[in-house]
Amino acid sequence: MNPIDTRVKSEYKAKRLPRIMLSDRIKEYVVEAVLSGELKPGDRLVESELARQLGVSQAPVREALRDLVLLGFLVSEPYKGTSVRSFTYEELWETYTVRAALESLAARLAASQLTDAAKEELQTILDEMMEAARQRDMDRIVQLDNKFHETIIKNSGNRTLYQLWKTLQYGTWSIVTYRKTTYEPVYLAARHKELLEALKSGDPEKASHVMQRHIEDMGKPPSRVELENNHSWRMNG
Amino acid sequence: MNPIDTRVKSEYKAKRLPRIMLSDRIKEYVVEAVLSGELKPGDRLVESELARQLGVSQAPVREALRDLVLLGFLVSEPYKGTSVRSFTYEELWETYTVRAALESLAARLAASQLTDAAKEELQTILDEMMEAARQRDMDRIVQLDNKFHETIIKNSGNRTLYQLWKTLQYGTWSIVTYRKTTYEPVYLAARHKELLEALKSGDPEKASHVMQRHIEDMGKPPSRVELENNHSWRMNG
DNA sequence: TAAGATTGGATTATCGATAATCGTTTATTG
DNA sequence: CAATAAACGATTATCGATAATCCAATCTTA
Repeated sequence: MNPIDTRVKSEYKAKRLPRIMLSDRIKEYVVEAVLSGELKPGDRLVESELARQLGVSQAPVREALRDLVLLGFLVSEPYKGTSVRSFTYEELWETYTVRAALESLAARLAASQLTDAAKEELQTILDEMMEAARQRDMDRIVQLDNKFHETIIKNSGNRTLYQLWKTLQYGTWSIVTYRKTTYEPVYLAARHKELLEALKSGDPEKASHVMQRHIEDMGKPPSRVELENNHSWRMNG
Repeated sequence: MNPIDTRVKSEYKAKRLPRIMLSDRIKEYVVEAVLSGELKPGDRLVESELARQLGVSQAPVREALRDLVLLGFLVSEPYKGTSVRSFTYEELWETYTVRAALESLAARLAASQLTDAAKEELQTILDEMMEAARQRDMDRIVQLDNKFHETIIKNSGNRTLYQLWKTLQYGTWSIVTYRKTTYEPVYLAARHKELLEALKSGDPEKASHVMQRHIEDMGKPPSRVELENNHSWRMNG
């Protein structure tokens, strides 16, 4: 909403770090707008309009949008325009299937090399999740859930895997809302406890298997009707 | 090398299809230059220079380079520049690990729903591969190998999986050369035959398992020395 | 002389303006 | 009146030019 403050160096005269490009900040802005619900699936993103709103030129806006298209966050057609991606029911399910494969691989790799520090980190996240569950703070739970999984992937030691996983996450922001309305918070937390124990056991196959089941269960769709009610379904079909 | 011919509409006055953007053509050009060896890992790609060579402005060149960076084909640093990505030994191995996970999932999915047409297509590719092996045409083998795997992924029916797999392929062009020098052509073809039979059996678990082993075996690195000789190793470290 | 400041050339990031294309609306014509 | 063609407004794709940043070389200065 607010124009981006383009003054960067005036504060310190080259703060030595802030090679922050406008396009990156614009990306963040757009992502935030989508995640907050300000922009809905199918909503159009006009380059010149965005540029005007943010007080920048068309170029960095265009770059930001292109990046987000590549990440599966937006969709675009040549000479026509860019809009917020909307997911079909099938695409959501597909994503869960792929995530299950990637994360069970991550669990397999992580199980045999999990440091004490990592175990502790996961335990902390889990504890916080339990607490959030008691307070029925769904936003917090979803956030912690994501952090939990990300921590596991990172501890797989496979950076290519992490990279790929992240792009997949970008492409599935809508699942957040989706899952939020679906599961009991305490149940969610309990499932993660099971997962952590499998990891701690150090048995790669066990960890892999539990993770596989974990993701697929979480992805099991409620009735199509419920999904449709929570989302702008195929608005840009 | 040659300037891109920007005349598009003069030929037919809007040929109804060719919404071909310059940036796409530039992408192809750069990819081709890298695959052909004209550009080597670590080589710098200067926007204005490329623009001049191709007879276009900086904007579409910049977009092309950004896209290829997102695809893992190039690397860039803000305000510094873009260059051809070079892979560490570890990154190559990581890629194989992830590919194994993705493709074994694809095999699992494809096994239970493989159409007769698909079986035939795979068989045809395999036959051609056998023939190419007899003629020791390594370029052709690598090409067919890729086609074989791509066909399987497509027949998994999971478009998200296919999408993700493709970006991974982009990021691993160097493996082509790498593998080419590594395996016996006839052996390669034989391994694919085994794979196809597992798929034809219709047993998802078997197909998945054979695929997993297939990829990991193919990825088993020869001595580090050999790899270093075939590539510009960490030229841009 | 060596550490730090400064300058200059090269390149990227951003800008403002123009050309190309799209979708729709309006005109044409049989 | 229906179907096609022409014109328009909106938006994207591309351009040429400028500002910001990097890097290396030169210049201080203690």
